[in-house]
Amino acid sequence: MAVEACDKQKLMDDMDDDDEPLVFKRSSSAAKQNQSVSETKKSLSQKHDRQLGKPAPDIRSQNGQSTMVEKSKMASSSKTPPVRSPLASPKSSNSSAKSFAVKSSGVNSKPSTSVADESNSVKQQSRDKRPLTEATAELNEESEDSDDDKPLTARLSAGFSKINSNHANKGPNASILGQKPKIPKSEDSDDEIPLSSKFQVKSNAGDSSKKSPTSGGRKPLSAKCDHNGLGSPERKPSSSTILKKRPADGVKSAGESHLKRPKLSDASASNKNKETSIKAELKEEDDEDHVPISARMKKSTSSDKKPSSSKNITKPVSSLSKKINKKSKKVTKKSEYSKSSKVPPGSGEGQKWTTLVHNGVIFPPPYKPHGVKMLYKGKPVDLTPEQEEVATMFAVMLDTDYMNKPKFKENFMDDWRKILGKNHVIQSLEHCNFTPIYEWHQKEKEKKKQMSADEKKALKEEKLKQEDKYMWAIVDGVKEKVGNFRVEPPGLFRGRGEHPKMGKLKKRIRPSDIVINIGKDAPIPECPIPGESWKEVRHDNTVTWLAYWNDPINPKEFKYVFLAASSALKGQSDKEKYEKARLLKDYIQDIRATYTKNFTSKDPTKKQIAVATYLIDKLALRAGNEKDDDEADTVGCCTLKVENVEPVPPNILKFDFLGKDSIRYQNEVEVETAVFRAIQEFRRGKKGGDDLFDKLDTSKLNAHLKELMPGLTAKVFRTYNASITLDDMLSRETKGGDVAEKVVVYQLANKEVAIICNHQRTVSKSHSAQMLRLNEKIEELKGVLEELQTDLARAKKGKPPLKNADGKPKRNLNPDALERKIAQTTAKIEKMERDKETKEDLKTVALGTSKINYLDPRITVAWCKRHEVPIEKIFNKSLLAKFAWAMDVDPSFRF
DNA sequence: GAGTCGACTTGCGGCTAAGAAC
DNA sequence: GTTCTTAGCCGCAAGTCGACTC
Repeated sequence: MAVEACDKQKLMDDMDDDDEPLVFKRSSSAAKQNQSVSETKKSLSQKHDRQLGKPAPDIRSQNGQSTMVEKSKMASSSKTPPVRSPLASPKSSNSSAKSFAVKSSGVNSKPSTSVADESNSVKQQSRDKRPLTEATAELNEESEDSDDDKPLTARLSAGFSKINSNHANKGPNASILGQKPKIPKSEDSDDEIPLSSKFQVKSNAGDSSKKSPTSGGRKPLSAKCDHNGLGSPERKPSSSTILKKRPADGVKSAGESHLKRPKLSDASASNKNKETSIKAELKEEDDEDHVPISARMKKSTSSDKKPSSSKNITKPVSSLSKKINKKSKKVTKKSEYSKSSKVPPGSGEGQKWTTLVHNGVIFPPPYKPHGVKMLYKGKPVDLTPEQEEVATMFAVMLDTDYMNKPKFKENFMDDWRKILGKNHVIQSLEHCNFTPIYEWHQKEKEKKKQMSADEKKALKEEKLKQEDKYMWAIVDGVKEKVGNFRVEPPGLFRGRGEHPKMGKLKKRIRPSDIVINIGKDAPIPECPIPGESWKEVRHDNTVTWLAYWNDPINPKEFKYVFLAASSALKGQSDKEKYEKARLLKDYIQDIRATYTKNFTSKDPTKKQIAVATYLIDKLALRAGNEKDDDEADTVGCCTLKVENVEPVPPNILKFDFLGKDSIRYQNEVEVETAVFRAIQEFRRGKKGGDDLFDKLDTSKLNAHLKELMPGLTAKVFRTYNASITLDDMLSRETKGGDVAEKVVVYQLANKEVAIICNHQRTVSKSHSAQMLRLNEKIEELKGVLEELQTDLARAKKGKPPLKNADGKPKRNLNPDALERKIAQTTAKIEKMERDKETKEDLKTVALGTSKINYLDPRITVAWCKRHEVPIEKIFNKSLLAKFAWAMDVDPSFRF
């Protein structure tokens, strides 16, 4: 049981002393200890399993059995609450054997850096403080056989190939205001290839694979509703505790309303689907249900031939689901497309904490004027500190691409002019020369770089000392790391893509801008700036933020201070996310049958929903919310424009659009004929800029998805497809070998997911130079190889080797030695070729994003345990902390 | 039901320390 | 020992989606 924060001030004092969060390092004995402890205490994860309708295992997980786990040792701070039981992971069903193969030209075989011992420790996350009686509830996890022992069969084969190129938002090199040097941009055309284009979807006649035994007995997510401890009376906040929600911010003026796409009227408000299956019992041998997206892509058109599940997929709602969705059912009755089921989000609703103590936020230091004068029409200009500060913000960006963006400069000048005043000598940006300030800044940077290691260390320690008290919060008696406790410093807004507000001044945030959220009984954080005070102090335990302020660029939006990713609150919500995605596995068959059936629906809304869901499922597209005009012009599935999707007969769809972060998505996909025809129909009579899905928006789509599975939204498909792809690839491709080889398998799977999700990165500036160097080395080694082969031939004839390039005689080696050298050199060349290929292959692929956000960590942990790969080879220290809740997963876990 | 608000999650790029290569 | 390269942390922008209001 956690120690209640009875003496909060003392706890906060203690917080200053500790520099590490509560962690546990488990030794085998500790594991045993955990086990016994956990017999009396229900872990958070178990609770959540139950909330999710999944019984927790009644057999403890085999903690401490794997090498990885044995490494860990239990440790706890004397000043922090005692550790609680580790999380027992549910056993899970295996996905059925699916086949697909990915063509990949290379793999980044480099293992991640190992982490220090302390990084092996994982934070104790189980913080369940509920009564023992509740905790000991019998949990009957359905157990499904693992197919770990089964031979890995080759499954589908998916041919991925590059199509064509380019990154969207990579503008040409900026010309520099103030004659600053430019950073040349890579011209390498291949650099621009979006990941999504790197594979081509081909159709293939159906291979049939077995469907995994689905867990018919698994409770729907909605079961949480009944079990949600948070909603239980003892956890319910008192009326005084749950405070008013944030009032509508008055900042927004009427004039700020933006042109929006007209909302759609509900097309088919009929109730015929009110009984639409939550979980249909169609357990037909449909082969694609658990096939990872990449595998299915290969088979896309084959389903044309298949009866698209002509079964009646409308099933009665399970009683459990009915229980949950009392509220939503009303809505559902009215319309199958209206906002419906409000699935209780495990952590999304209700009380999040009982006690919360923290020290507020830390502000950036006040501006220190440097006095370096910029030039206007060639003459030095005097600026006030405030004016100079903004000029400096611009000057330090002279070597960025923003200098190529007129909008950036225009917005900057508009805001700077307000500070300069009407009559200031500076009237036009054109005549400004910021070079002196830029150079001063470069020198400062250089000075910092040149500091000795000791000086740097001292500086770091000083900073840490100042920040330490802000780094921690105590949530329900448990010390947790705070994520972003630093208030954003003033600067120029760096919007991505062609953001209409780029270059605008982000003003300095003051205490009077900040709303603090803290426990009712906790001491209110002292305002760190003398003479100033917080805007407001709240005690809202239904939210997880510790502080927020209005975004100075979009005052109607907010910047929040949250707990770090390693916190229990975040971990809990992470786990729920993955559990929801796992649940989709049980529904996916019916969902796919439903949308396939509706491809030809006469109801246009239904038809659009079907096609959109298909694209989201098949291509892992984002939902695509409406956007205001003062945001970058990017789209997702529901907001695709006619010009973004080009049908190429007989059944290819060419996608080309800017997605999140203005990252270009380019892909050519072979789709089912019915989808192809539907897209042609949706385009008919429309202009390029018109909405492809004119009868659809995200709320309508999500409302429909919720009718198919409780809590299902568009984004769940991304998580599901990413995780199931990883699980499947790891299971199929891991065939032994040493740790390094297994890590390569993991990276390959990770890369596949990154491609599916279109996670791109900018090609490093030195990429071409690196490639050039590698090529040179390879050529050099090839020359050496040739010489060695000549020498060998001569040696075999008893002749001495030829002289080397310098004309000097070489060592006279015997044929055996020469053969060994040849083998070594050949291996070296091969390795370099592989490295080169990998480097080229991954130059635009970002592996980290999917690992952090989309891949259920339990897949990774279980795989590591099964194959004796140290988890540190896959997860760095941060990920180990973030995924602490997943560390005790059973080795047989499958997504 | 549409529009907006609010609370989160997701995502990329910059900076920097650590490690590899020379 | 120095330079180069990269992993990882951090900042903050940009999404998603449920709740609320009118």
